[in-house]
Amino acid sequence: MTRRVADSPKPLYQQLADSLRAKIISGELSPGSQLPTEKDLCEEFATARQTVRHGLAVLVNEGLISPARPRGYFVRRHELSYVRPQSEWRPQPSSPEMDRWMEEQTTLGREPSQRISVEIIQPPSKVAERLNIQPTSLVVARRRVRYIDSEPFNINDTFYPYELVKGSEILNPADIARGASQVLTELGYEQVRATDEIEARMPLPDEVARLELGPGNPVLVHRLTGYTANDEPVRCTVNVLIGSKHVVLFERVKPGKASL
Amino acid sequence: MTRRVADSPKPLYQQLADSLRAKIISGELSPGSQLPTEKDLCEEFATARQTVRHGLAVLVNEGLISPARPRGYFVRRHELSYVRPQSEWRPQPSSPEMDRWMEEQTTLGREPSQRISVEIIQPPSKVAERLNIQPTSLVVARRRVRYIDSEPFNINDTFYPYELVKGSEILNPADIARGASQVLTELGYEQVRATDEIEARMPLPDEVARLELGPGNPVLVHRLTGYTANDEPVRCTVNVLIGSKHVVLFERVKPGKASL
DNA sequence: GAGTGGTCTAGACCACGGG
DNA sequence: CCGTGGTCTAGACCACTCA
Repeated sequence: MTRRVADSPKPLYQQLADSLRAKIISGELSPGSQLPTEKDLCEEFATARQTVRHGLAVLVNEGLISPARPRGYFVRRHELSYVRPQSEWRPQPSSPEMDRWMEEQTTLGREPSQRISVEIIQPPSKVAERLNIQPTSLVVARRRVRYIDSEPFNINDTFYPYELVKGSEILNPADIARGASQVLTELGYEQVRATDEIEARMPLPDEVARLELGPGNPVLVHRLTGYTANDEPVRCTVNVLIGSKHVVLFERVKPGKASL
Repeated sequence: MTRRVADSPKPLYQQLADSLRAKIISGELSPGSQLPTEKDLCEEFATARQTVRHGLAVLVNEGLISPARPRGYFVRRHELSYVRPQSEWRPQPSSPEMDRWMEEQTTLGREPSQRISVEIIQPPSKVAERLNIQPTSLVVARRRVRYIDSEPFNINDTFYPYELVKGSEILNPADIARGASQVLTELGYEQVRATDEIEARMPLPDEVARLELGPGNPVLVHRLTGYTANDEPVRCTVNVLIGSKHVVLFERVKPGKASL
């Protein structure tokens, strides 16, 4: 009946979102706690259910709350893990069965697991650019989804030019105990330099499915390209991380000050 | 009247979102092109306007489209810039009036500008942790919002322990011609090492305002902490980048292979 | 069964920008 | 002015889970 926002500076659904958001940020509504039900909010704001839902949807898409049907809405928890890309050039794992990442996670008391598959395909255009090859030539794609405590953690796809690695262990869809870098070195393509590109975006539908993401969950895309001493690209890794679960960490030393 | 999704595997609004998303990803609807109006979609999918709006809202929050009232919905364009954090340790700008970032942008043919303000405050908790100081002690916050061609580009806030920089040029809310690093060195706190932390999340309300963001726009947060040779933290920079406009770039060389 | 959120309708009025 | 999307209502039925 009434309403008409005319005299009010902001739409009602935004006022509702602002009000709840403020309580979340201030900590009045702490992570894991339950919000009032839609019905309660209808009464509190004297409005229709759709309007309340609109306001709640704003917060869902901001990643602040998430609905757990049919129990209600809850303030989201954000537990961050650190990822250290330079681990590429750190010591090899002690157990040959386990790759570097899995060992690291086990050390932290978590239960890591992964699923690996290998395909020979034409590369995605961005990968072709970085490997400096034609999009019609072939690459070996080693794809894995990594899990921690049975929850999807990241997607890690590495692409190698097929000509470089054909016939090698890289084609085998299992852990490479001594590390893929070692295999590349043995093939005569030692990786001595790498570039890292990092961007943030909303996930594509296939990423939503593979990482079991809901709304309000951006992904962090970390693209790593490795080069030989001749500046020849030998691999390109595309790492899709769940934004709310990862921080990527780098360490840098001022040139000429390497010896701390 | 009819409806009832019972016989259909997915809700109608999702079918609509899926259908349009597929056209966008395949390129049938190219960046910048206009989508059918809500009314058209109501007819095409034989449904009510709210349902169509629900489906469109999904795509808006995925960052794929954006409404330009009252002209209609358009497929979003994504133009990426690169940011190179190690520029910290690269040559100083040729013009003393211009800082490194502005020079870089000018070289690229863009029109950079920035607004700088300086405050003396108690640090945010994450900054206090990284500077290894009490949250109640004071820091100097140099805040800037950078613009390119009058559009907000990023937020760049640097925090220095007040005790370290009091009385210095750092307190002056203007460009520091020779660079803040140089000033720190002159004060006896040469930064020789840095850690970079990068994460992706949805923006907070103040970031939405300062960067003029709409829905479906995650931000990339780049937190840089600089240390002296004694491992004493001397500054912490928090860089908030618009996800859809930035790629962060690093370069790494295998230890012992530094001389390419 | 009761209560939660999820989907959907068929209307309504508003604000805004371009012809 | 007209057409666009933006806000809002007052209903309805569904699916799911927990007591």
